Amino acid sequence: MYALVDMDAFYVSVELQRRPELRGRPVVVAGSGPRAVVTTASYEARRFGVFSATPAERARRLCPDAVFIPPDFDHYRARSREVMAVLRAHVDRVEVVGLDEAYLDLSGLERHRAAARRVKAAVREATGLTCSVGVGPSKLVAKVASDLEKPDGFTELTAGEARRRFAGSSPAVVPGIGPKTVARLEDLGVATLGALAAVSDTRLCEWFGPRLGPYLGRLARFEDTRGFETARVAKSESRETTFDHDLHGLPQLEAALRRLVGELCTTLGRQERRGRTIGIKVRFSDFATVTRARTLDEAVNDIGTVSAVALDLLRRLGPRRPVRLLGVRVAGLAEGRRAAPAARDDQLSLSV
DNA sequence: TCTGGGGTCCTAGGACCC
DNA sequence: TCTGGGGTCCTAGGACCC
Repeated sequence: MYALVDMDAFYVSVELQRRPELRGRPVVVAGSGPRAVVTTASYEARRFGVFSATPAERARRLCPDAVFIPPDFDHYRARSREVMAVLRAHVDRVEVVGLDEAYLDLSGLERHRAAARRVKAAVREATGLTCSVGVGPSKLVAKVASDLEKPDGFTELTAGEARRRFAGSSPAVVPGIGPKTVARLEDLGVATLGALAAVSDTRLCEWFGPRLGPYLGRLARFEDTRGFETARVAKSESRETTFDHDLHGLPQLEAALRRLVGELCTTLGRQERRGRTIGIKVRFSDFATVTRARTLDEAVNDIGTVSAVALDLLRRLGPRRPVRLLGVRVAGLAEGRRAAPAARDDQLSLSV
């Protein structure tokens, strides 16, 4: 039995603790530049149609009275650690999914439902923050259950209940079925999860291939055999920026790339992490995105090497159009570290 | 409505080796 | 002279998640 703990409007809730006078008002955490997007919106702001990833400019138009707060990720990370510490104090096995989300493995516990309730109360007690909790026989069911009664919700579902409950819903309610897949399904005449669950594997294979097809069918039936991973080792780390105004020409781009490399290597150096693959990412004004990468014989993290490779990749790419985003990435980080071959937990595959 | 930043995994094709 | 199959590593792009 598993639970998913999802903090309610996490960044906004954390900000409201620092500025309680804003409670009850529409509050939006968003950057300030012309291309910023909303990171989190309070439930009051959501009523105006402002959600995560809404362009900040548009959010201002939709909700002129909203209070806009610039994100403070260092603070959110610190508060997140508090939350996760509470979870770990109650449950042995915790899988952290993001700053505001974690799965709990309730297997060892008798009366798992009561246990999950206690954890929810403890989070509020210790941090003053509310969360929504879903409980179910798999991570997938726990996750969709947690979405059912936000905010401050608590929902337990069996797989069968989930199937009946969501049979008429868009396949998009299932994490793993994104906008592209939803659109393809619609074109194929499959508009609901119930309909998807009823499509034969043969047909799904024809439509989506031998792996993705059956996988979608399993998702629609809420069959999920994913394992549980309590410790993750990052495999790559990157820095990227979208410019307030598009950049033109190599000199400008090189300067920006050097800055990004500097930031990235500083972080990697501090943590003594190295990677063999160095990559860049370039997004043009029309949003077309290209990546280039090169793998070296040895893992590196020094500014000299990483800049040399990144700049060479950039020059060879020789972007001739206006560039809106530039990024740099070091991958293959986990390799040298003998990260215990953690119970390999096949994402898409699983247990056939 | 012109679309952030930081990640993960999958796929397809080519190189290379046995 | 041509044919071959399997395995691994790498690159690039795409879909998705928080």
